[in-house]
Formats: sequence, structure tokens, C-alpha cells
Amino acid sequence: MDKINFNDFAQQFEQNLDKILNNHSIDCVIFSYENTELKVLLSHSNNDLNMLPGGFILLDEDLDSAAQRIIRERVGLEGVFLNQFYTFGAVNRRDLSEINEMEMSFLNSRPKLAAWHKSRFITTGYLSFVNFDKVIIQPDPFGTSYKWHSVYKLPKLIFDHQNIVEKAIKTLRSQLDYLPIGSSLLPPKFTMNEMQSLYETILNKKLDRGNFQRKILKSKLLNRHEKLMKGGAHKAPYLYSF
Amino acid sequence: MDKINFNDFAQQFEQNLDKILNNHSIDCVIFSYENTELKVLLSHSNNDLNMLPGGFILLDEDLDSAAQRIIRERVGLEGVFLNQFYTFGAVNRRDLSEINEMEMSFLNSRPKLAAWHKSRFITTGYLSFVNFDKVIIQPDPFGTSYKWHSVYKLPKLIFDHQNIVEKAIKTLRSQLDYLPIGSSLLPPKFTMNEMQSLYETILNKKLDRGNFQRKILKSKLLNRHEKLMKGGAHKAPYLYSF
DNA sequence: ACAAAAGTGTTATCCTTACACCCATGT
DNA sequence: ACATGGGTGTAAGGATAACACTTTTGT
Repeated sequence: MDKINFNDFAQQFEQNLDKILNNHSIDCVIFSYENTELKVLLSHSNNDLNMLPGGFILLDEDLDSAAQRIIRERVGLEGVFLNQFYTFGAVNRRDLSEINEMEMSFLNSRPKLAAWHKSRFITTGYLSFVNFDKVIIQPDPFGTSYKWHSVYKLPKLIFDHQNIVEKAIKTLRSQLDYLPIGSSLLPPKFTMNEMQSLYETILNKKLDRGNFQRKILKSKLLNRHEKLMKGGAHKAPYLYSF
Repeated sequence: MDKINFNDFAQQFEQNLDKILNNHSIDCVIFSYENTELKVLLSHSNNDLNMLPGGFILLDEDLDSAAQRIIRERVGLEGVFLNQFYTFGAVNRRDLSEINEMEMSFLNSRPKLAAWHKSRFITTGYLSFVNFDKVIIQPDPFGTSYKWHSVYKLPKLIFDHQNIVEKAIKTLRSQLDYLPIGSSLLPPKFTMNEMQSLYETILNKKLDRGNFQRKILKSKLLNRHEKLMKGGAHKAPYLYSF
């Protein structure tokens, strides 16, 4: 999507309000892993407001499909892993004063759109895993900038998005053994040490090296490949793939 | 709520459509336990359609509060255990031909309400536990009958409600150790055998008597009381409470 | 005394945890 | 040869599962 005139976009969006579901949104907690850090994609508006990538549901679109589309529109990837983890429906989950801050000029010129934006929204949270190297962040019509943030050093987030991220991380940790963490977040070939670092980052605690290796290998999900000679003065590790 | 004239109710409901959230509903999987059977409350319409008790969300009402209200309106209980387990958002989750069947006369006389009813709904599923003996099923304005059904002998359900129940049971089983099963579903005082039967019913498999007793007592959640002399030719069991 | 069900005990097995040992590699 | 990290080994502790034994009750 090219960057277009803001007012044109607003007008077009307003005209299409009857094609999307009212009062419901989707927020995506998109995880990636780079440089031993677990990261979440956030948008950063001109007014210094940070938020999760999100969007709305078309009338003829499944909830899951809408989440897939939102991910695609944002990071250019098709068919990534998605997991619906919770629906947030408190009346006061969105602080309207933050909306005013978000788009002052906007509200005056387009009252219908403004009213829509200030109406009540229930949002369904999806978490997803994307490979950091495959992501090409797509521009949106507002020229909003999107950036990866370490989950342990998040800036202040708009509305209840902090809460949404925390619930996503909690879900991630509790279902760690059943989610495709490694196959989604690691490069095609990786060492056991890299995989362990990923798990340690997610759980935010150290794991025993020997036990971790045994546990992972026992699951029979990995193929062992040639050794990686990266030139350290030590035994070379095997490379693995899923 | 008294039973009122159907058309009066429809008119009143239609006039209040702007006070409830569009396109979103709640469906409740209300569990109880009686006579060694795990039961779910279903409504039964005149047209032989069975469905989960559900409802809508007021504009100024939290999603969780709406679920609490729906439970209260249905079984007359306040503050029961509630757990949001999934949000169902497929476009075709509701088969409109079943709606036609549901309320034929209705649709002709009130086109606005009919259109609303046939619009798209995303529904959030809540599961809850109620004590069978405390429930007093409340009449609704349609004079719908509500009945308990064993989860293992459910009739055909409307829309995707079968799917919703299955997801609820799956959630129930996977979180068995963290949910207040016993304290919500059993009478105030009960024997270990009764509690074991409850667990066996939920998991749909036999458990070892000795191991079950140790596991439960190890958690230190139960108080042991006097023995129950019910007159069988065998050792009398202790009574327990939470 | 006996049957039936409740309470407790015993044992094998598995999983987890902690840590030790040896191996491969580049300096 | 030696330091460094990688792969594997081992032993203790706890949880689980299967089943045996003992106790209490009414007939």
C-alpha cells in the first residue's frame, strides 16, 4: 500500500465503514527473535503513542482470516503461525483521551469517522511467530513507523495493550511445549545452543544445558546435520533443522 | 422475568437495539453435576431446536459482566465461577436456515429485528460451574424450556454450538487441576468417592482409588469431617469439605 | 465370620534436576 | 598442551501407576 494523502484515506475509510464489523477489532502480538532477544512489533505514531498492530474484520471474513490478513499487510508474510489467546471486553479498556491525542486534526474534519473510532471496541488478541529475517515491514497509509521492541523493554503502550502483551507472553510460556517456537522463530539451521537461548529468553530463566538437549532430542522433531565450524577454540556444535 | 406477550417483547427488544453491542454475542456452557453425570444446560425451543444459553452485551457493560448477568438471568445465581475460553468468529458459524426455522412468524412482522438477528455474530464462549441443587431455572419471556443434558448424550445443537461445547470440555479437561471443580460442583460435604466419580466423569476414564485420594489430600484443600454412616455393609467413608 | 468398600502401604517406573565426565577444536 | 564449549553419563529425588494389605462396617 502506497503512502497516500491522509484525508483521502480517511474519506475512503469512512465510506467503507458499512463493510466492516462494528465494535470489534483484532490486536496482534507478533513475536520474532533476533540477537538473543524476544521481540514484539509495535507501531509508533507521530504523537509518540505506541500500539500493537491491529485492524478490523470484514463482514465476509472469518475472524482467523482477518488476523492472517492483518499480519500479511504488516509484515508481508503469508500463513504464519497464529493463535487466538483472549478476547478483551472491558468497557473502559480504551482511554478516549488517548484517542484525542492520537488524531486531533482528524476528528474535527470527519465527525462520522471520529464517532466510529470513539465507539466501544471489543478486541480479540492473536499471537504469532515470524522469522525475523523474512519480515519486510509494509508501509501503511499513515506512514506510521513499525519497530521491533524487546518484550522486556517495552515503551508505554496505548489503551490496554500492555495488558494484552502480558497475556500473550503468559500464554506463550504456559504452552511453550505445544507451540512451534523453534520452527517459526529460528533460522532453517541452528545450533542447540541457539535454541536453548530462545527458550531461556522466553522463560526468562537459565536452563540446564545437558537436560535441555536430551529433552529436545527425545521429541524426535529435529534432524541433525553437519557440524558448524565457526572457528572458536572449542568443539564444533551440530546444526539442526526441523 | 414474567412470561409476556411475544410481540410485546419483540417490539421492546427492537426499540432497544441501539443499547446493545452489534455483531457480538456470548454463549455460556453451564456445567453442573448430578447423579454421577456431568450436565450442560440447554434451551429447547418450540421448533425442537436446542441451543446454549446466551445473550448480548450492553453498551456500558463489560464482557465478563454480561456473562455473569446472563448466568444470573438463567439460573438465578450470583458470582458463579466463569472462564472465558474462546471466541468463535467464522463467517458461516450460524446457519441462517436454522434461524428461519426458529422464528418464522417473528421475521415477517418485524423486519428490523429480523435483519438484526440474521446479521453476523461473533460469539465469545464462557464456561461456568453451578451447584445443581442451588439452581432455580428462571423463566424467559419466550417461555423457552431449559433442561440439563448429560454432556455425553447431547441432542443435535443449533449453529456451531456443538463445537462450542466440545471446546469447553477440552478446556475443562486440560485445566482440570486449576479449576474449582469440586468446590463448585459438589455439595458442601461429600465423600472422596463422590469426588473421584466427578473427576472420572469429566475425564471419561477410570482413576486409581488410592492414588486419587493421595493426590487430592496432598493439595491440603480439604477438611476432613465425621464419618458418614449410610448403612452399607462396609467401612464408613469420611466426609470432606473445601 | 464374612463381604464390601475405605484407608493406607509398597514397589517399579518414569521424569526431572543437578552435576560430572570426556570429546573436539583453534590457539 | 590447554582452554573452551559441546555431547553424553550418572545418581538423587519426586511424581505416577499398579496393586497389595489392613481396617471398618452391617449382615
